[in-house]
Amino acid sequence: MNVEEIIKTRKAMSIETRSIIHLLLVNSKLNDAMNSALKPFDVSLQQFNVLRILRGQKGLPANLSTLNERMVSKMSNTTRLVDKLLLKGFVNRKTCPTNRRKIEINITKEGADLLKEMDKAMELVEAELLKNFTHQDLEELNILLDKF
Amino acid sequence: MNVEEIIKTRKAMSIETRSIIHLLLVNSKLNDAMNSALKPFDVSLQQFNVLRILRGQKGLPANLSTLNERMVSKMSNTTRLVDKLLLKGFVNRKTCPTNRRKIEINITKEGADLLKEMDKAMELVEAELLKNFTHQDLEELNILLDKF
DNA sequence: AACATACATTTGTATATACAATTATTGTAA
DNA sequence: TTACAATAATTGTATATACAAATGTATGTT
Repeated sequence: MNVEEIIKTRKAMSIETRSIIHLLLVNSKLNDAMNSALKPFDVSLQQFNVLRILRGQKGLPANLSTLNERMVSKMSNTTRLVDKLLLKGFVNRKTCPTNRRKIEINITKEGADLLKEMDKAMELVEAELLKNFTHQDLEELNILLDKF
Repeated sequence: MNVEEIIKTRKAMSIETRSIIHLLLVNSKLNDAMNSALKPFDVSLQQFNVLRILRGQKGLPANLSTLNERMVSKMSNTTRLVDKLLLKGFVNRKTCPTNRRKIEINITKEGADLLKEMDKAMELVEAELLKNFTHQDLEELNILLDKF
């Protein structure tokens, strides 16, 4: 991936600006690839993320604030995100018996089963995206990204 | 930035998955910071990007396909993106005299002036975002990102 | 010239997201 | 007990984006 070639500029830019643009370009590529991989399952990257969080709960229900807190990309409206998963039958939702302000969200069997399939698809995308990286490269990348 | 802490997981994940999530988290942070910096100017990151491309044309008009081609994050509807800039008076648009299928888009004086202000704001955000990075770090980061 | 095809942009429609305002519930202090 | 503040989720509204279809224009072929 050559930054200058992709954004078609001949102008020199600072290493700082170049780094930021580089990261934005990479992210654009990641998002496209992952959304494509999830398209056959009719879920967005955000919805996939929610399903993974729910699985991580190992049966314990999650409420909306917990979901929001753990999401990779926070968003303002988790209610409607869960609505979509509910429509598809991937989660269920009921009000918490001890605190009726809260709602309890669980992943369904169908959701969990499909999530396993999604995982496989995502592993393939990851491998493809990272095909030029050695293990050592990835270690270094993670160390650098920690500086953010 | 500690990935496991942010997404609140105790489960071990592969270095591949961790790298991807790490990048998504960083991107989320970049987007938030940059959009906040642009908020006072009432432009989105995408709109800012278009303005920068137009300035890069140095007076030469750009058409929609050119804009789309050079944008960091491609999007399907550049027409309406330009509509917004037009409404704000930051660009003007007229049909190309030699090929009426095309339209010619230029940045206005107001747009260019405001863009200079945005640049300053963006430099500040960049510096803040990258404050933990040495020059050497950034060089390494760019080399690694080239592998995508 | 007539037609088909390719090109460049626009429009329609559905969904996604951001942000603010609202509703409902709970906890707590006077 | 009432009043008030804090919490959790939902709803309304505006804008953003994806995708497909439509429009208008140019080009090539016979």
